[in-house]
Amino acid sequence: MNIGAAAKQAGLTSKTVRYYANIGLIVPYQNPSSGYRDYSESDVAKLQFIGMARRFNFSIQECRELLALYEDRNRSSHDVKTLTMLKISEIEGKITELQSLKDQLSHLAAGCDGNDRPDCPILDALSAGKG
Amino acid sequence: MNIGAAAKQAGLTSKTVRYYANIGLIVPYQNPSSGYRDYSESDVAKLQFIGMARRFNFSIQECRELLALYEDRNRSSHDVKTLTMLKISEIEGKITELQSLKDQLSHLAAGCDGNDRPDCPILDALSAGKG
DNA sequence: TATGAACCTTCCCCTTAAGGTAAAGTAAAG
DNA sequence: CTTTACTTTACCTTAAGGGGAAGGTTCATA
Repeated sequence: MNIGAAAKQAGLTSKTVRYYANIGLIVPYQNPSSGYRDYSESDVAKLQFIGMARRFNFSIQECRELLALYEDRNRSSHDVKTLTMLKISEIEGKITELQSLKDQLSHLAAGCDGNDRPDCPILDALSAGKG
Repeated sequence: MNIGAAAKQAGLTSKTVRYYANIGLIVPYQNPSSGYRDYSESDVAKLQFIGMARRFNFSIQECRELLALYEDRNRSSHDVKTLTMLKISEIEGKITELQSLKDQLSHLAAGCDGNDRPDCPILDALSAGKG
């Protein structure tokens, strides 16, 4: 099927799917006479797989690894779980960092009256390093 | 002072500080004969301000706004607080999203034995859309 | 057969916020 | 005068595509 239909089935844009072909992630058969890419059912399944993994915050490089495992009949579930646990702790790290940021900003905002006067603890805090 | 010293005082790299000059964020006096940038104490204070704001996840564009407020003697603290509250809710949104991602991945990982066999609920879930 | 819509192709620039590197100029010390 | 450290501009790279131009293909219809 053409790229548009394949993209639609996978919930991606044609642009994205073409990008995946260009970087060698999912390279379909390309009709030599028309130049049109021709996606098989298997290709579309992989596109859906990648789309889901991307939604789970896996990077393209990680998607490459997952795809290799997905295609490997001799894979062990251990490899997949390792990658997933790594991703989980990475996400945890980001959450912690954002939580800390939020707490600090909330603290600053709480001390700010938010009125018409120029006194502002937020700006004061941001410029705390000032001589 | 030269860019290296200014960057060091602000806890930034020369590259970053030069970048800020190029995009018109903090443009120091530039000696016409040597071409060297010359940062004043005030410039360094602003660099520190920006550095802190960046660490608080404010974008360059937002830093521009904050800097304008910082330099405005007639500002109201209301404007700053509004920007900060916006940033807080933005961060909250990201936290919620990441939390959901983490929960889903954790759920998948919990169902995976992580052994030497190829059965893998994680991959099964990722390819759930497959015909 | 012609034509028009809808689709496809490659190619190139744009995004964020810098990092890396090269070639060349400047300043300060010995 | 030379060495060393610092600076300058300029160009390429990043992640993951988005936007759009210029042109080719396919299919339906008049």
